[in-house]
Amino acid sequence: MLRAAVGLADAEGVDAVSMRRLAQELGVVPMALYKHVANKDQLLDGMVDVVVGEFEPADPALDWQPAVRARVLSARRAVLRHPWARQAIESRTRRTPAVLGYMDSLAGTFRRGGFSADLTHHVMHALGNRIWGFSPELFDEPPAAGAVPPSAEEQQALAAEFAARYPHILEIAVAATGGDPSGVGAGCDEQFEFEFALDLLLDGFDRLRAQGWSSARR
Amino acid sequence: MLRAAVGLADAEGVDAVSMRRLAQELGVVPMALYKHVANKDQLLDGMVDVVVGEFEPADPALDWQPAVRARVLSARRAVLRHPWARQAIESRTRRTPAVLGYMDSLAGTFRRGGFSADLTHHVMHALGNRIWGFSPELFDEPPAAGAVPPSAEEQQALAAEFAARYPHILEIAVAATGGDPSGVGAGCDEQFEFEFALDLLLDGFDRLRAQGWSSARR
DNA sequence: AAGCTAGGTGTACGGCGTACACCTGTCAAC
DNA sequence: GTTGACAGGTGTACGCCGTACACCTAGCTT
Repeated sequence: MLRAAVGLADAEGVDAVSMRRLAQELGVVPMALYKHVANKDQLLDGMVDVVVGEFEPADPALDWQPAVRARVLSARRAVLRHPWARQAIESRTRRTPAVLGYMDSLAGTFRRGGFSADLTHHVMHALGNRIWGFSPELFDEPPAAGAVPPSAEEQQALAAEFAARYPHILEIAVAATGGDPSGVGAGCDEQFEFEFALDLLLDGFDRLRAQGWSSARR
Repeated sequence: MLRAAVGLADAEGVDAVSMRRLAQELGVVPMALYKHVANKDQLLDGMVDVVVGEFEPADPALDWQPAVRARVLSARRAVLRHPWARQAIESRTRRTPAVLGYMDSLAGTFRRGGFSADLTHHVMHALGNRIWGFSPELFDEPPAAGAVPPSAEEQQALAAEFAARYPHILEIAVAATGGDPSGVGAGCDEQFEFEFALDLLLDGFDRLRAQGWSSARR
């Protein structure tokens, strides 16, 4: 049943996963599903567990920094395989055993790396959703700005207004393409952004760890 | 209408904001609302705009770091006033003028602070949802773990099992209360976590800026 | 006076989650 | 070998949701 739900979400998005639709997919009447899950929330929980179950286990041979990095990037790969997972994870509020297990193991990596329990707590908060391998897509598509792609002057006027009103966003969008204004619509390299922020955080963590940071002494 | 919607969401949560319910609140028939918004998504967009409109404007006298910090913490205050805003912002995909304006102004602060367009782009990604004043609530409530609060041995057994299975989470939860195991259920100081991560990032940004970081030279 | 338009109305459709009562096949205990 | 528990599938129904579509009305412009 979970397998069917995950497959359906992979194929048609998480919105397509309704009790009725899933039941149909399984050749069964909707209410039959309720013999296996208490409600739809629990179904979503189960689906998230499937994804979390795909995270690769920790490699104990690695130092904490590469270990966390590898773990998080593995999570990212799993979440990218299931595009709906981002939304599903964000909407979940209950922590299932699989989720707790993953968080515990990640916390353990920090602890073994010499982080105090205190600092471990804060750095995991600082990582936030990045421990699930995703970060918010703030400007996924700065609506095709300077591009003037297909047609009329109207489009150009719109672009000009955008440029006048949001000059910095335009600048940024252009920078994201390496200076080629015609490629602005393409969006930016999410993987690069992700690793950039991740490494920035990990470096900051290391600095705090090295100086024996503690919330009490702040 | 937006005012009514925001009020309703403040009072009863964003889930209570349905077209029917909102119409009822306004003493009007549901379909009447569609003369003012194209669909419910646009209503949500408008509600987010109201919140973003409450962000305090930038103080041009400040240096970039305190300026960004103040701006983001102001956003946080607004979002905390409207607890539904977090979820609403996360679910939005269209960028309204108010949202674009805020992002543009924030980007401008970085630019004026000496950040390249390139670096500005990346640091804004790194901030992620924190520019809206919130971060994910990863473990909002590590289910009352070591506490053994009200009653039976069963509870104690559960707690013991939790401790055995998720030792690091327990450790973290205890650390969050400053070492008092009886307060574990209380959750942690979100405001502190937020500022911790924010400052960590801002410091990292400053370091990159100072060393003239560029994605090309990476 | 004529006509446009902004905005409110009423009905209806298809979808959703799920409560509740019911049926059926399997299998253990007697 | 019969009985009874139980896991799991069925059917009907309720109340909610977003919204398409046709209609009405008051007020303003010309």
